[in-house]
Amino acid sequence: MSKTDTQKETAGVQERDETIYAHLHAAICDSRLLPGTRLPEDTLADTFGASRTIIRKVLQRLAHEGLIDIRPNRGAQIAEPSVPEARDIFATRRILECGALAEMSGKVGAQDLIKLRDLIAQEDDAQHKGDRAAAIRLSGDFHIQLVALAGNNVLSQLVSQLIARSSLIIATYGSPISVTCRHSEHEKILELLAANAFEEAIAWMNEHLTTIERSLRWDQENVDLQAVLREFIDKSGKA
Amino acid sequence: MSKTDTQKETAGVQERDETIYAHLHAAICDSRLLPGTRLPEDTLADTFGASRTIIRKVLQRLAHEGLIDIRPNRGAQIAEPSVPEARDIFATRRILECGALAEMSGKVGAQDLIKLRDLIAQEDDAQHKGDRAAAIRLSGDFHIQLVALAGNNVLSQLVSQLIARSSLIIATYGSPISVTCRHSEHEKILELLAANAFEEAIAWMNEHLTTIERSLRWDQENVDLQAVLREFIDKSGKA
DNA sequence: TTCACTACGATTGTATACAATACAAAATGT
DNA sequence: ACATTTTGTATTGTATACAATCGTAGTGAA
Repeated sequence: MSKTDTQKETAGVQERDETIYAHLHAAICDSRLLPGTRLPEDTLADTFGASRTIIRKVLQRLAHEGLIDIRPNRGAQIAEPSVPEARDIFATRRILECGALAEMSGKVGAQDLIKLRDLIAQEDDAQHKGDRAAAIRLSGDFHIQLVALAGNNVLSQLVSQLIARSSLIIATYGSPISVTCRHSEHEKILELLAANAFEEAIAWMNEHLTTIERSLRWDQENVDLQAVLREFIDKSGKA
Repeated sequence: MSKTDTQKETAGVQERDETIYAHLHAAICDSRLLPGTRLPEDTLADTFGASRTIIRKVLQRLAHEGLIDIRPNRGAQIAEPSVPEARDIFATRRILECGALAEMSGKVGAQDLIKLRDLIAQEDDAQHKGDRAAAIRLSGDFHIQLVALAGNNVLSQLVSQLIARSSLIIATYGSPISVTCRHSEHEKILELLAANAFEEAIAWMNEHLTTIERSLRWDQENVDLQAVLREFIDKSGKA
């Protein structure tokens, strides 16, 4: 994050990478690019008016963050998290986000609470307007901003990446309705935080993340079947 | 080294990146490349007999893992973790490694314990032989293998990266003697794990990581002064 | 001497050309 | 008609050439 800022300040030319990265990242997190979508370098280069060199750098970065898969000589595509991987990501989120809450004692100011309440309001608004993509994004933002209160940049960075991957999981395994966090749960956590009830906030956060995980439908045969079908279609040939 | 040639034949040329990455990664973790060391692309390209394109890819990856810093138009150098960053890394390690222990219930087999005991023995051996680099590496390996028992790949990956960065912290702020984990503490944790005493193991792990952190000398003026001076020079140079 | 400025050398940033590979379709033989 | 080989096309992998930039040494004047 600090790197981004310094690059922005000093070198203006370098900004091209960052812009392309931001666009792709946003498109992935908003589920405008769905898991499995192929990302040919030439296409991206033409689209963004850059050379493959730049595109390649951006793709490597996305790959390292687990948002896309790059297979040798076969190019990049939006990552399709496996079920075990998805479970691991949520388990790690539970550990990190609860750990963050545990270190927030005495660090939460009134200003912070206002900002978080605003985010919840926006999320609520998006939900009412039926803007699913915005709701998911704002829900993620809430988690990110919440963790940021711990004042640990390393931790914040990791959580941000896991949340981005979570949106891929939701896109893959989420049922079309109500896969996003219930804003009421966010409100509850925030309320407990405001009351300095950290132990209870942690318990709620744990429950909250478990709720999200359980709302996904990886028990159904459907998903696995689809994945298998996709592979079959790729092999047998489809224009 | 001989591996490079044989691998080139079998599994495609792609392995070359991996080899170069592995070499640099190992050199950094073993403190053969100290923080602040510059890494000119041409030099690396000549050294490894590859083109700058390959080197660049490897450097980007190392940068993303926080092991090196790449400043626009100024090249790469081994990262010099700041004091706050170092604290954040250890705090995050505490959260993750303790979280890993908490999820190990029922997953630890006899085989696993044997492997860990072996690692401790090796570490002990290296310590007695005065091989500081090996001791640090084996100590890290112990933590990595321990966390791996949780069976969470995402978590293992994150911890591995943080441990690599920890070796940079030790190289920067560690006193020349006894900065590595006391093997006795590793033994204690392993013992508690074998006895299924997870709560106590977690407490010991917490204490253990705190001990390491406290054994560093970021109280001394020396280190901070250097960092401040470097920052000042950078700023006045840019503006 | 000190400061400002210019010019140079070294290094990184980017685009592009070419080689290697994978995938798919056509062609060949049975 | 089927299986196997061959050929073609699209895409990625790598090297290299050239442009942009930084740091510094060197020049000259106050």
